[in-house]
Amino acid sequence: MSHTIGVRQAQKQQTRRALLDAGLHLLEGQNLSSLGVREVTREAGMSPAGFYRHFRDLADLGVTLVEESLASLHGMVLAVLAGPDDAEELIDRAVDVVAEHVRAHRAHVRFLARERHGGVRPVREAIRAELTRFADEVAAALAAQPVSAGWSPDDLLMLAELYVEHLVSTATALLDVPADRPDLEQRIGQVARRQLRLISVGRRHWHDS
Amino acid sequence: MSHTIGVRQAQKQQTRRALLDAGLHLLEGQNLSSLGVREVTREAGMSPAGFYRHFRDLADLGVTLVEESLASLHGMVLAVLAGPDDAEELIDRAVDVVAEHVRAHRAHVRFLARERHGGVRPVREAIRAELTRFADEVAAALAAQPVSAGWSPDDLLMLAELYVEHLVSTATALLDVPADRPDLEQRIGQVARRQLRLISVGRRHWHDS
DNA sequence: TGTACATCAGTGAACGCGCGTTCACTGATGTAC
DNA sequence: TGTACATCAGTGAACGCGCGTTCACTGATGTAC
Repeated sequence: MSHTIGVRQAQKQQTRRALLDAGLHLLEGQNLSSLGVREVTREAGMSPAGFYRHFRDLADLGVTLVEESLASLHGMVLAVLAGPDDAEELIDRAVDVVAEHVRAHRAHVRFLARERHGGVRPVREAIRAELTRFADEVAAALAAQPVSAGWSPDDLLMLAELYVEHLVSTATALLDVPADRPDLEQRIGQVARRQLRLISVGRRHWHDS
Repeated sequence: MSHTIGVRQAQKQQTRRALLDAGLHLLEGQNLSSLGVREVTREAGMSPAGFYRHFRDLADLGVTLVEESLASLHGMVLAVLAGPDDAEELIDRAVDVVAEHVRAHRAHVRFLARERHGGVRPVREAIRAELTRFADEVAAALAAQPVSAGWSPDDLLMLAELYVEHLVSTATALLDVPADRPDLEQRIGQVARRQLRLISVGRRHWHDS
C-alpha cells in the first residue's frame, strides 16, 4: 500500500475543507469583500495564522469556491440537453434540474450570485470565465438538436447565452424563496417554463418570418 | 421671495450630495458592505462625525442611491414601449436607450448590479422592489400593444419579467466593456437585438402552435 | 523493528492600524421683537 | 434696520475594538538507515 495517502496530507485536506465550508457558511449572509480571515478561522475552529498554510488570502479561497460551485450544474444541464427531442419534456427537465441544484447547493449558488458582480476581481473573473465556457458548451449541445438545422454558429451562441442568462436568473430567483413558501417556488418554476416555451416557439419560427 | 430655500438648507443639501457622490464613486471598485463611513467622508472632504447629520448608516445611504439609480431608466424605457408599433424599430430603440443609460450612469448601474444580490439586506430589498414595480409597468405598457391581443395578464407579466431580466443582463454586460473596446459594445448590442427578435418571433406565434 | 533526524501543519503572542461612534464645541444662519 | 437669542451643520478629539499578518515555537508524522 505504498500509494496510500499520508496521515499528514489527509489531515491537511480536512482542515482545508473545514476552511472552505466555514467560508461558504459565512458567505450566505455577507459579501466576500467583507469577510475576514479571523472570522473564517474562528468558524472553522482554528487559529488565524493557520489560514495561511492553505490560502494566500480570501480571494484565493473565493476562487476555489467558484470552481466547485459550477461543477455539478454543468454536467447535469448538459445531460438534459442531450436528452429527449421533445421541447416540452426538455424544458420540464431543465427547470427541475435547476430547482434541484438550488435546493442541494443553496450556499454555492448564493455565493455565485453575490460575487458575480462583487468587489473581488479575481473571483468575478473566475465566475465570468466559467459562465462563458458554460455558454459555449450549451451552444455545442444545441447544435446537435434537430431543431437547430440551418442555424449559424453565431445564432446558436446567442441562443445559448440567452438560455444561460435565463438559467442564472431563475436560480437566483429561487434563492430568495423562504423554505416555508413552496408556493413561490412553484410560481417561479411555472414562469420559467413558460418563458422557455416562448423562446422555444421563437426558435421554431426563427427562419420563416 | 418668502419661499426661497434657506442658505443653511441649501448648504446641507450640497453636503448630502457630496456624500452620495463620494459613495457612488468609491462603490465603483468595491461592495457597499466593505465601504466605510470614514472612507466616504474622507472622499467628500469632511469630518467623519458629519456623516451622521445626513444618514443613519451606510445602508441608509445605499437605499437612497437605489432610488436615484433606476429613476431615469424607468421613464425612458416606458416611453420607448409606448412608441412605434414596428417590432424591429422598437427593439433598436430599446437597446439604444439601455446602452445610452449605461454610458451616462455607469456608476449607478454598476452599483445596482453589485448590490442586487449583495450583503446589505435593506438595499437588496429596495432594488428588488424597484424591479418588481418596473416589471409591472412594462406589463401594462405591453398590454397596450396590438401584438398583445388575446394575452392573459399572467402571460403579459411573465413576458415583462423576461424583458426586464434581459434588460438587466444586457446593461450588466455593457458595464464590463472597457472604454477602448467599442467593438465589444457593438457585439453585445447585436446579440441583445437578436435575442429580443427571437422573443418577438415567439410572441407572434405564441397562440398558434 | 528501532532509532535519529527532518518536515511542516497548526499555535499563540505580538505588532501597528484604521475603524464606527460619541461628545462637547463653534460659528454661521435663522428668527422674534 | 438693529439687537439678542435659538438653531444646528460640521468639527476635532477621544474611546475601545477587532483586524491582517509575522514570527518563533511545538509536536505529530514521515523518512533514512
